[in-house]
Amino acid sequence: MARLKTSGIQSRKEQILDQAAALFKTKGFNATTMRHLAEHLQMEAASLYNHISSKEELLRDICFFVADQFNEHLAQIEADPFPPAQKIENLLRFHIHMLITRHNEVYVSNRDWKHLKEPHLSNFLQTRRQYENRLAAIVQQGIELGQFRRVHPHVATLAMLSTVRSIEYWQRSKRQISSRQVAEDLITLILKGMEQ
Amino acid sequence: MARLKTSGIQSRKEQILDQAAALFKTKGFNATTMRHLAEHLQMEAASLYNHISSKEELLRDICFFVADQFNEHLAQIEADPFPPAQKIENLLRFHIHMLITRHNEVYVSNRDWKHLKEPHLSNFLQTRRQYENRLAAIVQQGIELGQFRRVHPHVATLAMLSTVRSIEYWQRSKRQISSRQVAEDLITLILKGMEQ
DNA sequence: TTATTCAACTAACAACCGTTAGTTTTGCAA
DNA sequence: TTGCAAAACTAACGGTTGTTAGTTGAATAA
Repeated sequence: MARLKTSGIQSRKEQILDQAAALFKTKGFNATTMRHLAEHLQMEAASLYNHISSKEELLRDICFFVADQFNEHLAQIEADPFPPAQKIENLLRFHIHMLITRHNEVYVSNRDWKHLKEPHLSNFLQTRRQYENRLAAIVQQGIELGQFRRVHPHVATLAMLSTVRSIEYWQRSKRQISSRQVAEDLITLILKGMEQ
Repeated sequence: MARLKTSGIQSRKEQILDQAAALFKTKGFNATTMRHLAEHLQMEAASLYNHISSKEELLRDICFFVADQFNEHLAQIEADPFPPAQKIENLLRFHIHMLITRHNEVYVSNRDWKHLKEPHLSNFLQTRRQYENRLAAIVQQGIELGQFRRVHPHVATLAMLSTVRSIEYWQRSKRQISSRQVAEDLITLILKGMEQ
């Protein structure tokens, strides 16, 4: 399973994946046609199949690339000896970093995962559920230590993830404010909301 | 333009709109076919066109029904003499109420508005931008009165709207917690994050 | 040189799409 | 009972979809 590289020379498949992510984001998975994708790569639709096996494979690669990135980073955070609040902040910063640097992929992964086919769909959902549970466990820890407000850990978890996603809507609006400032404001709002 | 009713006997068109909202939500606008929609209503696809003029009209009715509801309620809040924090809380409660009682419509409106055709697309976007600006003005007021933290009003606005949307993800899970408790926790997290 | 692989091409298929035209059924008002 | 309009039906059209088959030229390895 090819991975999306961030640097170096791109293989043809990586170019296709990049362009697919961009088109899926702006038009949606179903509304993006193989002919349209091919046109953007200056080739014929049929030629795409020399590099990929199906349209869904493109979506699958995008979704699981994003999922893998988040999972790897969470594992690293869990291994750290920091207090819950610092773990959460670290994680939020990584989410924001991903939303900015791999904007297309994260956006598509968040919205179009429904179009994955089995067994990949169940796989994806299970992975995400696990991710949310592990995050909620950190929140729970913070509550037990008296550092976080007494709210339902899963509510707080989904609320945090939802909040950082507001960057998606921000990207499209006028840039009179730096993405760094947006990030700092978001983290402030979330952490102050959490802290006891 | 027919409105979506919440009570009483439904006209055939209202039944169609309800079913369309449900299917759009679970499968997405493009992935929902007229034949599939008709099947759920126990009729033929062509028969739908005795009640509607196009597939897009269904999406349009859903999106603008939601937009109108929010706009009407915001106008009412603006006319009230309450302090900003109370206005915000009132508004959050209405968003949550809509997300619970008109779940399908709000979900579809949030995700599938991109598939509206001109001039309705521009119309929808302008309406939403205005809504966000009016909400940001209330936040700005709270900051100037020293009641809210000094963050960018638009960041705070989009963050709040994003946070209440986490209810969408909540609905699909099978956790044993009342929607009322979820609502209270969300409002706490948001307001405590905002308050100075 | 020759053989092989890679990646592009053209052409087309079978399925499905939203929608239209024309017809038949149904239920109510007269 | 008759007349009429609403709302269902059947059949089909033109277009688009993802994908396959078979071919061709260029690059690479022997």
